[in-house]
Amino acid sequence: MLDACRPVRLTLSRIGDKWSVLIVMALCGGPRRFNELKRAIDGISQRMLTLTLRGMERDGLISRTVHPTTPPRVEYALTDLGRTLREPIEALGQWAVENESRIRAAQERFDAAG
Amino acid sequence: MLDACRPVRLTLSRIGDKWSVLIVMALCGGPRRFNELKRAIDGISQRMLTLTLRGMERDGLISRTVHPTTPPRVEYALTDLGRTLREPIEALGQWAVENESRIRAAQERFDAAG
DNA sequence: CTGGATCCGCAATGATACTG
DNA sequence: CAGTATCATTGCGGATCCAG
Repeated sequence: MLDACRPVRLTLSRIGDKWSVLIVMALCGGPRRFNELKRAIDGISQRMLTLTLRGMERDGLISRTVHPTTPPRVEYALTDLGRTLREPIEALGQWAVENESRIRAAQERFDAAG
Repeated sequence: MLDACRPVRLTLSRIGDKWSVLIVMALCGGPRRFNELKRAIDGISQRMLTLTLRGMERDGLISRTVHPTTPPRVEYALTDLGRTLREPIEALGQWAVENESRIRAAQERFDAAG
């Protein structure tokens, strides 16, 4: 079990950032263009979208295909590897949904205790 | 599925930091004292251990019990809620182990392509 | 032993302007 | 449209000193 320490840390350093998971979610429905992603992911800056997409492309999680038209059309999509990430991510999401209220309750108790 | 966006982000902001997962791992075997944790988790500073433990205690993931002896003895342990986190974390760990080589290969391909 | 308090550096993120 | 480049800002994390 402690064998999982290092890989978990590596994975978290990949998808634990502020935007990667949201990008995975946004791409679940199929390929999306750059500005489609920008609009879909509320609050992300152009810069961070570019950087995060690059990193995920480097890790083989997403693919980037350029259609040489004018104006340029660039589509991002989950790779097979990227799609497999959905499962553990959704496990985490399910945990979060199931325990959201308990966490909030714990926080309020803690804050009240001072 | 997109319902999971917000909770996943919240969860990641909790356990996506540099040390939380390692603390969960370290506490899997039972309660640990402050300095036991410090020794078990290589590279963590006193400050970050304190801060991370506080945050996790606030979220109800771990408990902190003080034995009023001299010298003081403080034990940290996973709560029931904290133990349930192990499952999705291990799912992530398993994904990481299974796909580590594919990720490295993708990175090398990407870097080679320049 | 178990922290709290303080200072500091660096990396991550954001805002803005510019380009093919 | 899809970026790149630059600057400003913020917060995380480390180092150090101090205390019950």
